[in-house]
Amino acid sequence: MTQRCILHLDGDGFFAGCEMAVNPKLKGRAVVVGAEKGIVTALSYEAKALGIARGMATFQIRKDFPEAVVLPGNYRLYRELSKRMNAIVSRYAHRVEPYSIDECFADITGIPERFGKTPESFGRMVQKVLLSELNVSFSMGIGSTKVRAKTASKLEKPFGCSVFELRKNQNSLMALPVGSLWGIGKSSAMALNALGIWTVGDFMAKERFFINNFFNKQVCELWSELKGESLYDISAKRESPQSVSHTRTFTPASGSLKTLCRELTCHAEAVAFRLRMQGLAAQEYSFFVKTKSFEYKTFKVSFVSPTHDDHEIVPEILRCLRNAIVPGGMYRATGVTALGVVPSIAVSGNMFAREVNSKALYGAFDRILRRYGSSAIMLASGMHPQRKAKKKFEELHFSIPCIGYVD
DNA sequence: TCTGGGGTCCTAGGACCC
DNA sequence: TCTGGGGTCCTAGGACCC
Repeated sequence: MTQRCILHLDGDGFFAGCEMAVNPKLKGRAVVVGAEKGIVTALSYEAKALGIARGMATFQIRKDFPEAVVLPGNYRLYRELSKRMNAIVSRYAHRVEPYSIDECFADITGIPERFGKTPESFGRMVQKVLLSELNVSFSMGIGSTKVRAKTASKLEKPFGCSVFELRKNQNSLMALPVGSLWGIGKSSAMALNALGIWTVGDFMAKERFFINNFFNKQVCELWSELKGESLYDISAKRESPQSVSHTRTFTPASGSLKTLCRELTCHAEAVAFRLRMQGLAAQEYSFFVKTKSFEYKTFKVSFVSPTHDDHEIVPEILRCLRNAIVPGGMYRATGVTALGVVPSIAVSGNMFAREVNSKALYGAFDRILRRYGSSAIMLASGMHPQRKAKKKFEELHFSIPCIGYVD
């Protein structure tokens, strides 16, 4: 069997790169994305050079780095450029696997040869096509397995192109910390370090039986792939997600049941909306409240059939919450997750009013949300008390299925 | 750094059955 | 009365990713 040739592509500060691609005035400037969340989610290399890092508060950036451009995320743009990236790579590959919004794997076995190129010069060519057509810079790694390709793509950034198997790259590859490998997190890194394995070189030097003896499946497979034994296929991305969630942290922490109800209602609506938009539904929903000390309390509610109907989901969640929450606790975040997501063909519409055609209702509902934004219309229980007549709030909470509060 | 948000997959251990 | 052992299935939570 011929050796496979896998390419891994990784955007260089992708979100910031996309912003620069559509707004040339930003080129060369310190661009930071994340204004809508209040923390830095992506940044240009110029911003990195200033000492800005992911996770920093954007108000702090504005204060400390007045030269930086702080932008809200434009995810529609990023998704569009991501799609185009995959389409371009598809021209030069047998198969492309989108991995995340700014990454993909591609099987290019035998293709560089057809172009009369080495894998490295072929990679450089694809990279230049991406840059000229999208105006966005990518780094890439090439290797005989996915893990090798993904490891190599980290070697040189931005606009790097590294081949795992090339002799010139061996020293720097072997010196990488073992914790930087794909799939090795804090916990596995500690376990590896405890056995004297600190670098990729240390890891690869171990015998198979040693790794198999001490580590779980994931680490064993990682080791095999690094050694050149190909286990992971290039696969098309799953068409629908397994789960859909919506979560949010609020400051300051709160012990108010009202706040928890409001937050969870909002999350359930957001999840239901996204499910409807994708033609999906779920039979089980989990939700959590996160305490001030970062402990999660999770709960689950089930329905007789898959649903994406706020009016079914919200009351169940709130009922479960009321039974479970002990007074006196302080909470900092909540979230709702739809589990075991399935296509919604079979969803039966049991809306609050049986005579209402739920499909038509939700169609109208979702058009308003799309056009005017997520706060244009909402369940009464999701409203901030200050935004409505306070006196009826408690009664409205569960008993009356109040749809239709339009700003 | 007092720690965001949206996902996937694995695994230990309990429930249940023979 | 207190004694096995082994199998499957399910689930909560952990670990990891971008």
